[in-house]
Amino acid sequence: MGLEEDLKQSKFANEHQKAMVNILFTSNWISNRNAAYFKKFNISPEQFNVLRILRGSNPKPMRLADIAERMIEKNSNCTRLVEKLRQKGMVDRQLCEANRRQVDISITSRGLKLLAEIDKDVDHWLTIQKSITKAEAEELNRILDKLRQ
Amino acid sequence: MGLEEDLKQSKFANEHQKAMVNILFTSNWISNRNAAYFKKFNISPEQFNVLRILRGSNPKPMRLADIAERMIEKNSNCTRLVEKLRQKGMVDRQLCEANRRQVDISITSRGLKLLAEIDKDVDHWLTIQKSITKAEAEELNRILDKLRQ
DNA sequence: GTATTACATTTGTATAAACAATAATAGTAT
DNA sequence: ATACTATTATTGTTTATACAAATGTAATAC
Repeated sequence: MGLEEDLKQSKFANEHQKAMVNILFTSNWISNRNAAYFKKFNISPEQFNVLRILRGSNPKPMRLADIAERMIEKNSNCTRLVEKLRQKGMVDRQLCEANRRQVDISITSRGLKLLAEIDKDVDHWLTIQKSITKAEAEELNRILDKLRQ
Repeated sequence: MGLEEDLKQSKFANEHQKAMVNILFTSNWISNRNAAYFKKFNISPEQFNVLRILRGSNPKPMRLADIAERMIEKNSNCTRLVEKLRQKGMVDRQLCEANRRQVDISITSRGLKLLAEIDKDVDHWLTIQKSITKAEAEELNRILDKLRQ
């Protein structure tokens, strides 16, 4: 189903405007699906993203600011998001003694276990892989990167 | 600047996962730019979107449900968003006598004037048009539509 | 050493999103 | 007519976003 049907709209001013709306709409579409999927693990999509970021650095901990600049939603409040993950036992907070302004965050074994469980559940991730080819994904990445120049 | 630099990340599991993150990140990037741009007009991006939807139907009014299914963010609360626009004098609410469950919403002359002003301000819209070609916009639209199949 | 500036994180707050529940009206079956 | 169901919109509530302000620490200038 094309964007015109999804938004019950027949016309766009031009391809560029349509592309902009299409990116926003598709992003919302993905977000909603992800949120529904992650609900059973009791985490939000961006919380999942932060866990993946921390796993990438593991066992080296990360500062809040380093996490924040890797997050998809740059405006979201890293302190509070990480605190939510800590309350769930997914991450560990440790005041950095070398520089007492910063806090070291690292993923716990429980957090790693959750990620492993989600990684195994390929059905969810397959949805996008089945719909577009690798070449199309590459082309998509190229155009999106170019758009933000 | 590519996604890896934007997110300070060196590797993605595969092109499909990168594409998913790229869509979400680019959508946020656009949203933030739009929000900053529309701030001087004292409206939000989705409020602007609804005004455009109402202009498309003008002079025929629209029901709330019809507006809602054309909105980009399907979860957002149409009643409250339209009420915000009404408070700003951009739209008109009229109880439908033929079916007293529904409410007819139409854009006011003030709303049309605002849209005309924004339309004239091409500098903002040119940003995306300068970065990618028409052919790339078409390809982007094709791939995104295919992805949501 | 004190003041100033920069840095890293936390806290506060207004607004919006997500989702469920309610209310009001209209249509349908018996 | 009455009960039942569907439709349309509103309201309520919890959580998250956006952004500004404040806190605490470190580095630098004088």
